[in-house]
Amino acid sequence: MNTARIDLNLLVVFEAIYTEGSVTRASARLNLTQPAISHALGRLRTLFGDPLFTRQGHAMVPTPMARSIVEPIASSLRTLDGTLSRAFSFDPGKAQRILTVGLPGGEESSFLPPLMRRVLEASCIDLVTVSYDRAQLESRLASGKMDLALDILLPHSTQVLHQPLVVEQRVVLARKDHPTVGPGLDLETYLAQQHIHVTSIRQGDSLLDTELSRLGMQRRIRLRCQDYLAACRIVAETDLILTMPAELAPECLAAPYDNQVLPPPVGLPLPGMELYLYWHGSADGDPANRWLREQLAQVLAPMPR
DNA sequence: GGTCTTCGGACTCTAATTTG
DNA sequence: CAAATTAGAGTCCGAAGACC
Repeated sequence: MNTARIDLNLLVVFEAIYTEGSVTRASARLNLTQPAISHALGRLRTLFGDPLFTRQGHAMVPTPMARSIVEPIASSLRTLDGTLSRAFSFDPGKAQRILTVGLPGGEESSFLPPLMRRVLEASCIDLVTVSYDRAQLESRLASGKMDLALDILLPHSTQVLHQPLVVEQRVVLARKDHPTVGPGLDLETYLAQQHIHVTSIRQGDSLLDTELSRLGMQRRIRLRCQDYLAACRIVAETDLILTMPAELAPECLAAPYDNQVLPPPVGLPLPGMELYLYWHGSADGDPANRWLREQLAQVLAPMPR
């Protein structure tokens, strides 16, 4: 028997006739006409090579064959019903899913701890964070290689949906006894320093450097690295300085590094670093994806920017 | 390879007929 | 007489062929 050719609705009809003991009552229960059920019964009889039900007065009495198959069929229908119910009513506490969040740079340490606390408390979802090339944002979301992405405003088609989350403020880190950098840091002194740039991307300017270049200025980047904590330690032990989002990796701003945390110099062209959450339109209705979007929005919303 | 049209099979319906 | 079955018509959908 080729199960791919079987109309599974026939099994629903079979179970309804068996339960109701009547073609007419089965039709009422399934919201179909009585002849439609009768025809379905005819196809069931052909399929099983057995009458399945014989009419005895006003009742349809199951044959031994029908009695032998009703329980496994009813059980299978209950299993299918349960599977579909779980698919349509997402319960984060029970759903076994792995969701992948794309991050362009070393941005994990700011929001990942509070996000993970929420995920662990309320769900069975496993998280994976990955870095990615911004040119591949759309293709990776479309292919399902990433479920969500967190990034600055990027060009994208209408297939990709986005939601603004937060606007980042910047601070400048320098070691406490730095020879030239201190309170009242001006733009000229800032540009004269040697800098660390934290990014997961091997090439390409940051938004700040792009903006500086547009205004005919530039800064000397001596180190590109991927980790804010490592950069923070290097700041503490060298004369390099670091410009970073204020609440990204808050441990960078605290002891034991004891670095100076300074406001950016007046005149430094800091483009609005508004962070956006991206996801593909095909995942918009996915309850697990929606749930994680809500958690991310709630985690990032209270951050003082 | 993609789109459009045609054809045939399967399904459901109403109405009529048959059965117990 | 109530319920099941049959007959015929309409509709839907997938397969196949034509066309670009």
